[in-house]
Amino acid sequence: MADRDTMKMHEAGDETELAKSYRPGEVEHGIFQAWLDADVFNPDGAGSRADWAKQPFVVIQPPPNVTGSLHLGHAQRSTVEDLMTRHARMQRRPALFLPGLDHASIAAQYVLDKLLAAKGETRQSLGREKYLEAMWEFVRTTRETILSQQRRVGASLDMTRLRFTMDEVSAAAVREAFHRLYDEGLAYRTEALIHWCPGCRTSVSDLEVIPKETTGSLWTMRYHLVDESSASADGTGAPDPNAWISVATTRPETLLGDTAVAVNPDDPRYTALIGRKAMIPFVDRAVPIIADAVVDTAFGTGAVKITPAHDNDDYDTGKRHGLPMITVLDDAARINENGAQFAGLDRYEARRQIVEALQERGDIDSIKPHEMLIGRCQRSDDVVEPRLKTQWFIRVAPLAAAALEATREGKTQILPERFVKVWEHWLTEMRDWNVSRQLWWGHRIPAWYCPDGHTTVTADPAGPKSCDVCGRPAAELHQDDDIFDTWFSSGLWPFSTLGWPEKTRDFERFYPGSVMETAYDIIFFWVARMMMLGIHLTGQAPFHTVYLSGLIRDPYGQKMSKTKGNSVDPLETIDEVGADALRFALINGTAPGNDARLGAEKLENSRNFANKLWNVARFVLGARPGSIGPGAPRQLPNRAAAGPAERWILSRAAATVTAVDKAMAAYSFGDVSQTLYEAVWNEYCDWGVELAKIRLADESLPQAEREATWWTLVDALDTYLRLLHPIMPFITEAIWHRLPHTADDPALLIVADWPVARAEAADVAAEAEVASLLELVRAIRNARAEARIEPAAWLPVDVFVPDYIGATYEALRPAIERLARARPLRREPDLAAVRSGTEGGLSVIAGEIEAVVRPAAKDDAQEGRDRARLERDLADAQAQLGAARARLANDAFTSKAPEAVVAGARARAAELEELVARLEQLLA
RNA sequence: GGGCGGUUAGCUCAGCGGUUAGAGCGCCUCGUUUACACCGAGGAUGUCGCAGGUUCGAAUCCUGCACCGCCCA
Repeated sequence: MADRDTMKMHEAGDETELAKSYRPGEVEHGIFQAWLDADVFNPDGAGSRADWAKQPFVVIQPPPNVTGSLHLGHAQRSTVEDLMTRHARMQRRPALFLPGLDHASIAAQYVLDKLLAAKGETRQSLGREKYLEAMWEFVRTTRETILSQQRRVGASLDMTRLRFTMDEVSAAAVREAFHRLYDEGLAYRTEALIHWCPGCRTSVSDLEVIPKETTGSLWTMRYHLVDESSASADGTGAPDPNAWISVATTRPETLLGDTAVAVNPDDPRYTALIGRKAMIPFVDRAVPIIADAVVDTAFGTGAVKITPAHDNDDYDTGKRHGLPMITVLDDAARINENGAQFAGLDRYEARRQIVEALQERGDIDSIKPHEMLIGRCQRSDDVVEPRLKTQWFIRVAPLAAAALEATREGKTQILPERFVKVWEHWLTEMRDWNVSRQLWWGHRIPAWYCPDGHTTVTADPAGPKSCDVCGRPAAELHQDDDIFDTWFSSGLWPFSTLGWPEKTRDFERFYPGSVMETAYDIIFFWVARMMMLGIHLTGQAPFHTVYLSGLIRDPYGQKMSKTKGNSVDPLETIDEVGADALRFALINGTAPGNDARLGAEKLENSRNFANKLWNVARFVLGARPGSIGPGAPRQLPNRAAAGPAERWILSRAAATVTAVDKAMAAYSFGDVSQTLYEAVWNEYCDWGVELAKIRLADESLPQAEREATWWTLVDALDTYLRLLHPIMPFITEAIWHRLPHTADDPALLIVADWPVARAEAADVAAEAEVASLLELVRAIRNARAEARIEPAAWLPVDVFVPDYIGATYEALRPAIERLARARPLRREPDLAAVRSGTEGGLSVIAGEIEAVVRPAAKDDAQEGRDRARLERDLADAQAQLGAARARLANDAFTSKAPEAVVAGARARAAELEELVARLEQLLA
């Protein structure tokens, strides 16, 4: 365990004298180093205080892209994940926050290709081997960037368990998973229509195709009918120059691959043509005119060309009608050898020339602008082409069904709940998952093919020894050139990181994990795949909770992006306001799944809160009574010597513990931060410390009482620091380190015990009595301010306090005197005397307590303002009384509402009646 | 086209069946009392998008509508 002195070495300045304002830059690094030195991030580490009898808490971090850099979204997610982990760690649960990096095939290649292009190289010019070497080199530098950024935000990641999706451990999991899926028939290879990005030269998944609104053209062109009289036996024949069918298309170049024209069977315009043949221009192919109900009679001419190899709908139509599928585009989206004279042309050049040629023939009826959705590659923004390819697919239906069952049975809960609907819809509709990618950076598919076309799949890293089917030796087999979709290895992440398929100790202890936290925009990419593969391969859902965070937006609600230039760099922000303020700003005022705006204001507010905390600690530490030695071990406040103020402080702290626990349990982290903000600032600082100050400075008090007051401040501060630690780890650690400790306390707050609300600390009576006296202070201040009395002036105050609050009043008397600037402050035992002596004074009513403030000379202006205040109070009270009476006059209310509510309304009405009467009397 | 979310103080957002709807920022008035001006005291500001409904009681639940945003097709 770290010695307390470890940290001092890293801190600037004298350790007893705190800087006047919190300077995060001076403490953060040293504190993080102290945590590392103490080895507390690793649940098995030397500094761990984990109780292994407790349920471990495991968060496997969704690995950031290795070639990227940390943005605010990462910072926000790291903060949420880290705060949950820190909370669990303080509860002495074995807490594991496992870091990782994702190789992100397509994104990484995209970045590297750009770098290579600057040097005049391409991936093809380098070749696979050299290219991968370059990638490993590149990744070695970028991964360090990401990892150091994680440290800056204070993420308590266990770096001893750091994983990379391209590690051998992960590779073994990929091979094993695929092998099993193949054996079970859930992985299969077939030729099917896939999304092809000509820029990236690979297939991409359904989700990586982004539909974008585009204004294109709708061409209506003529396909001449085959002249039946000239038709030969095989159905071919010459086109009839006088008979044609007009079809509308947004992609004229695909006509080269047309194998039918389709019309709606119920469309009377075309009934006669069904079964006849049309001639495809240029390629001179006679194709059937078929009837299919999917044809929309309202679109274009009601007749559509069918290109099964290059269109999703046409593919289905082609399957239904057994049409040939002719591929006319190559990998670069140029027309291939099936494109007659257009072979070799780029798709758009081919489109231009085809349209031109058709116009020359007089076969273009019209060209109209057309609004449509065009699918573009998420990565390169190229227009994606549907294309036939032989690829590996995962049969998702059974996997998706199991994932659905897990959420329906509550084995895994999704938060916030509203995403369940999206989740279910998506899993229900999911198509088989194309996992082949024509890329190099990734896990190569462990499938080998022999010259006879047999397939051998193995998990052996050395590959197969021979063909599974015909026994040909390995030398004659060829491994599939493709790699897996990155999300295939990501889907294994919750368990591959723990060593699966080996039955490792970590896997046994930490699987399934606890919470998967991620932004809602990648629920499908991540969560669905992890759930499907996790349940199938391990038999257990990989986590019990899916926590979906909202997105961080700029102050105007725009998504942050580097290209827009509105992104906030988390590291710059940390330099400016500190990691704790950033973390607090990212948590406060947010709700799960809701987007949040982050701007300078919010950051400033959070920074101010950190400074407030720092300063109150500075005060508490500096206010230690001389009778307590500087190194004195921590004592619990002596209850016998504690007054009502102390009881109030401790009771409020206990209430805060309860409230924070409740919010934590509900994953309402925004409530956690808000609760603590208010407790620390509005209760502890504004009142608790102010009350304590008076007692600490009061030499007439017995030493034991002053000590009790100080220990009370320490006790509550200690509680608040513990509660705040998960959200603001650095500053709380820095302060806590300077507080007195008990012998049981560890050296570092990060492993200190989470507070338990002490039942004996809750003191309802003290809370209520102190609260009513604080209300008196507030009311006196208000009356003075409203009358525009100089704030510094001490004014005589006569106060009536009911007997039952008397003892508390006497105890707080010096504090009330000072806080209300009331001198002399006289307690008048007779209420009537206070009421009758209001002449020339300001009347103050605080519940059952009444007081008269006596300004030296109350002039007419003051008199007027004071009346105005009382009149406003009266109007308020009357309005409320009216509402309360109306409510009680309603029989339905008194008979149907719960008794407690009715009783409360009665009590309230009575109170208001008295208040109104009193105010009326004062104004009379 | 289907789904989801939002619409609450000038701004950004909490609240999601029970007294008088809250916070931060901003605004107004005051103030440097030895933790903090990254501060303190006090104040003003709301037909809780619109229209119906359920209920003793609705910002909160239901229905419809409008506008904004997102997701899916």
